[in-house]
Amino acid sequence: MTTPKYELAGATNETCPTRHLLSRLDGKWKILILYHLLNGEHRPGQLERLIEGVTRQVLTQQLKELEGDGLVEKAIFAEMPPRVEYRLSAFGQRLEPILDQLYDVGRYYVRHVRPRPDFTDADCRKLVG
Amino acid sequence: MTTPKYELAGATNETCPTRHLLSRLDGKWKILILYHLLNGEHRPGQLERLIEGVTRQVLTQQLKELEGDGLVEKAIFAEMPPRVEYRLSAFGQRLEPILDQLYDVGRYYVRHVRPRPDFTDADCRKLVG
DNA sequence: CGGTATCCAATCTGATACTG
DNA sequence: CAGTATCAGATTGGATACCG
Repeated sequence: MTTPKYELAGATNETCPTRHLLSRLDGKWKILILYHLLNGEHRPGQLERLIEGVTRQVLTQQLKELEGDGLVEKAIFAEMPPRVEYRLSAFGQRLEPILDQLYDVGRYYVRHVRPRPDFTDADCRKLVG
Repeated sequence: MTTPKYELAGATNETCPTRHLLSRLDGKWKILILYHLLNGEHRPGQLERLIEGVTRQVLTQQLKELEGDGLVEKAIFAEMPPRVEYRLSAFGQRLEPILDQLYDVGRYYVRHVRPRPDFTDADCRKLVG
């Protein structure tokens, strides 16, 4: 520890932007929700069918949290029957490069650091073409 | 949703590299620990003093988890009295760009998306000079 | 179809005291 | 100085049933 790169003198755990942002992504299904919304807007029923294992209650709750935190926007169309759609907010779209980087490093991790054969290329895969 | 960018067909929540990696950072003090170790190796007592609010028990536990997950390495020097040091592993060092990006976007978030005046520039600040 | 209420089990973290 | 054991409180997410 010669020349410190990070000034952490007043760093309390409660006022750390990194932790604060990560806490907004904390939730068992939020990452997967965001990946789906990166593909475009979705209706709740779609997400419930696409995300294997999630219950409606928790899906609703996590969407509401994402909306309240300004990562996701909800649109209600006054049709008959009414229609609901969720999409990424402008800020939510700013998360894409981070999610991509997390995915790349995460894949490296499960391959070379703590190998897990059950992780395949099909998992949360980003289309390259 | 015209041309999907992410192939999520087989995406179960359990085999998502992003979530897997993030789960390794999950822990109330791990981010702050990593920031400190980005500055160089530290002894447990140092970290306990630097990280305001952490108890020795939880600090020990989170360091052990970080070590078991391959993000941090522990060195025990057979001196008298014995000395313990923690430092980032090679993979842990690969997290630096992600932590930087998370910090930048997080700071934007607390400033412009969900403003929080209690977050100041002093928090987890990266030295620019 | 979309959202909610209630109950419950698992997990995480803080407090405290103890070991080497 | 470094690490551990035990207990209690809070939070999280799952199961189920119900409302508009």
